[in-house]
Amino acid sequence: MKVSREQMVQNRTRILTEAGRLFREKGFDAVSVAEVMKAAGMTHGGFYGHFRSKDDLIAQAIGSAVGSQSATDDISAWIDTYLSKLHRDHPDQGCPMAALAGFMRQQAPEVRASMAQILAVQIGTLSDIVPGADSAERRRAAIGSWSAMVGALILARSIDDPALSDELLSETRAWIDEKQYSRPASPAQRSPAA
Amino acid sequence: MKVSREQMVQNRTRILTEAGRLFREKGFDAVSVAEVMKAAGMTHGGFYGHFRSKDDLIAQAIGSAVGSQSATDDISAWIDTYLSKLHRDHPDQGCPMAALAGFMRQQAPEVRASMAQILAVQIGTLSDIVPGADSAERRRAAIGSWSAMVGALILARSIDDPALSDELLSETRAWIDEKQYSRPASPAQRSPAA
DNA sequence: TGTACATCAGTGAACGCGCGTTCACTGATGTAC
DNA sequence: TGTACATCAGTGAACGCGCGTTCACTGATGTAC
Repeated sequence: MKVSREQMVQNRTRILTEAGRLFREKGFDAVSVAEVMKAAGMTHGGFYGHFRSKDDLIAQAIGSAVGSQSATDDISAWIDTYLSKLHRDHPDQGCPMAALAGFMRQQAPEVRASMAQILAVQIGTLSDIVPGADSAERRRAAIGSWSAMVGALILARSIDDPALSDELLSETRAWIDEKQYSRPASPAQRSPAA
Repeated sequence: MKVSREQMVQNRTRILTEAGRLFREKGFDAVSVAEVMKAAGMTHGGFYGHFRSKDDLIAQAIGSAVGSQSATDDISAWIDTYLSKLHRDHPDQGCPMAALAGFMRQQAPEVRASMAQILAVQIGTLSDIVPGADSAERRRAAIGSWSAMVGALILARSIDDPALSDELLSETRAWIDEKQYSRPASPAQRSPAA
């Protein structure tokens, strides 16, 4: 049955929110259109009134998920949050790039182009808050730090060994801190296994 | 029809080789059992004479692919190779961890445990050849460098922007080099866009 | 403001398709003599 | 060494299943008067 225009906008938003959550949790292939619609409180048939295809949903859900990430200008605190166990254990609410970069190679060109733009913005933002003598050095530090953060989070999520996973997060955080920001790692950040 | 025992061993090896190649190229879900068997020169029905299930194939193919990677003790040259455009553009023959880490979260426990062991070995090996004052510092450098390398390669492969992708590789390489090995980056390693 | 009705967002059955897996069959292998 | 035949690796049709997508239908919305 027909719903109000306001309700339809809310429904569309809920589809995007749930899709962003489920895609980050399971990947694109492992989430069906019907599963997304059920999570949004509807049946699967109405999906194509909102989106042209599943690929269309993927492209829009990534943009929506990126937009929902909070920003900060305290880079040290932000890195701590990014490389936290909480972030590792809740990919469905976390960084879309870390959760989805591994699935990008098989995606449609529009999706890959969207990811490139998001990454470019992310590196640009990081370049502005990272320390460094000149813009080239800051950009290099932004790219290197970001690669290490994304890599550590992806690796920490990919294994079944809690001690090694914790160590990846804490040691990468300490490594970036001491190399990049000349802040010595506190004892609490050293892994017991190291 | 029956084949010789020698031929059967070769067939099994060819299935593992082609599975490792196809999985790294496309991911686990996008490669069917029939596709692997066809690449190995057989039909799909014979698959279950070699493996208990597709999950069993995945676990064994990862181990096989890791085993086929070449080792080195020249860490600087190895990082250059790892973060090269050649490696980025040929994931099907490259590092299984960079190609497959993003797919691990949905895999069976046996597969995730196998990946944890592979990662532990990789970090241990890196710790032995990385410079550093003591073993804790070397292990930290190994974890940080490895996270940055895997992260940069995954991000470089995930986007549709050749200039940004090249920059990710060259700047991460330069960042690791200058931070970790106190080797100033050569002008050729600086991206024109930086 | 109240009423009649055209619109259209959402429903749920149905579609073709490719997947992982099974199984009766085939015919070369390799062993017993 | 030569022959008869049991073994079994590989074949290809078939299975149930879930997928993305379509479509005739429903009934609340919102507009024309």
